[in-house]
Amino acid sequence: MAKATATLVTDKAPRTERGKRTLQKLLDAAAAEFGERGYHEASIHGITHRAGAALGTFYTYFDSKEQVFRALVEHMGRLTRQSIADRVAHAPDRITAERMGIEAFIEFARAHKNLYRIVMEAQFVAEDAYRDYYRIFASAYRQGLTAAEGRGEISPGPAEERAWALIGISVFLGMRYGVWAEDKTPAEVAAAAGDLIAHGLSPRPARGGEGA
Amino acid sequence: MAKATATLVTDKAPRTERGKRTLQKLLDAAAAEFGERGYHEASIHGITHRAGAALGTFYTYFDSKEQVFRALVEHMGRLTRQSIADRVAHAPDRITAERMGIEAFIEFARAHKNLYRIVMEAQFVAEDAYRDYYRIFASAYRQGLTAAEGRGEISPGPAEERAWALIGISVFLGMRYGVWAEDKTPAEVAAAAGDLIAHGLSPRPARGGEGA
DNA sequence: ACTGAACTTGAATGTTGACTCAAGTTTCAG
DNA sequence: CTGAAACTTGAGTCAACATTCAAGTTCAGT
Repeated sequence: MAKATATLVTDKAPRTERGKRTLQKLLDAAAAEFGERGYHEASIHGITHRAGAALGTFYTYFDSKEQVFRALVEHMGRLTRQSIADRVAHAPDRITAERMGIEAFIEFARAHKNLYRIVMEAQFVAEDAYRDYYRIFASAYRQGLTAAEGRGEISPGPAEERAWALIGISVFLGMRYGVWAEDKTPAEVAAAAGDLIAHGLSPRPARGGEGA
Repeated sequence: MAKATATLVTDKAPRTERGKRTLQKLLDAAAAEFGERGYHEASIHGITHRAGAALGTFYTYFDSKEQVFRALVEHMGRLTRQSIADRVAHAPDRITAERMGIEAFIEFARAHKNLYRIVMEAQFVAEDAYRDYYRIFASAYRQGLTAAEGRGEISPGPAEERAWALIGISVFLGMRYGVWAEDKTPAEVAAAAGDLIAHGLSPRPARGGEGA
């Protein structure tokens, strides 16, 4: 819990410089292998090969294939939250924060397609890790919404359902415009979604002149 | 394309009553096996065992494990679309249709957790089938939004991005309140989401009396 | 009844890949 | 320098299936 790469709890932690380097190479290799080939297509041989290590070395640092995978899911969770939080930190208000968050999320998905895929696939490989990932996300979101409601920045409403709905928007836009195709800029997509989140679909009363 | 269960194109179609029954038992068994154990944990033996058939019988009706899986994904696509479309058909306007669609989606997810999971997992087993599933959904959604915009039922805006965002909302609410836990009624969740979709998060001007 | 097509059966085949381990090499504290 | 702990190596073990197939059984039309 204290150390850098974390999640490697007990007896498998490296004790020498060489060991640390090898472990890091294996983690990077695992992220690439899982990201490119998916959990089941990925092989330990593939990981150690990418890392330039022998097959057996893998088991010096990990208990099993599933364990590295879980470690990577948690790692990515931290990374994503951090990345979004940083981008949203200076938002002037919650509505703006929503738009910025979506933009950041799409950009993050583009820049880390591998890790994005790993998280998605966790749903079927390590479901508890997957649920935790989104539960933590939803919990933070809920707090943000509640605080914003207190400040009068958003209309009152159920924070829980809103949080899950908003996460769904980000995830799907991230998938469609981040991972699948880059036919629109993140800013463009975020602007459209931001408007939807701010005002909804209801027709807005015409501004300015025309009375009727 | 014409027959009932479809997707079983050429030479594997059953020719007798007994054959039809066996095929149907295998399809049901496959849906259960894949739904409960996931694609990779599922085994052909598991499927034929559930169906009360011998191992080899599977290959009388299917070419491979992946092929049944794809057949099921497409089957579920049709089922989902149908189910939502039926429910939304009589909606008085688009905004109401959105709320009803979400409610229908959550209920559908609850009633068909297995099939829901199969579609999700398709992302990693048969990605093209998965993308098609959502592309068809998005395409229909886009048309619905454009038509509603023409009728003045919703504010003008980019139908494409809106469609994906709205699908994301349904999918995530379906996952959270349909599959993961049933701690809120579909109607309740749909009401909350419907309000978000209708009016967004922006604070609404106070109604009635207080002037300032 | 009869017969060929349709269907069923389950043992056998072949492959794949996670994980082990005994033998070697490198590191680093003392 | 030294030796024990840390680390590396890769051939070997083992179990788990997907898929095949030859032999048997049932069906449906005549």
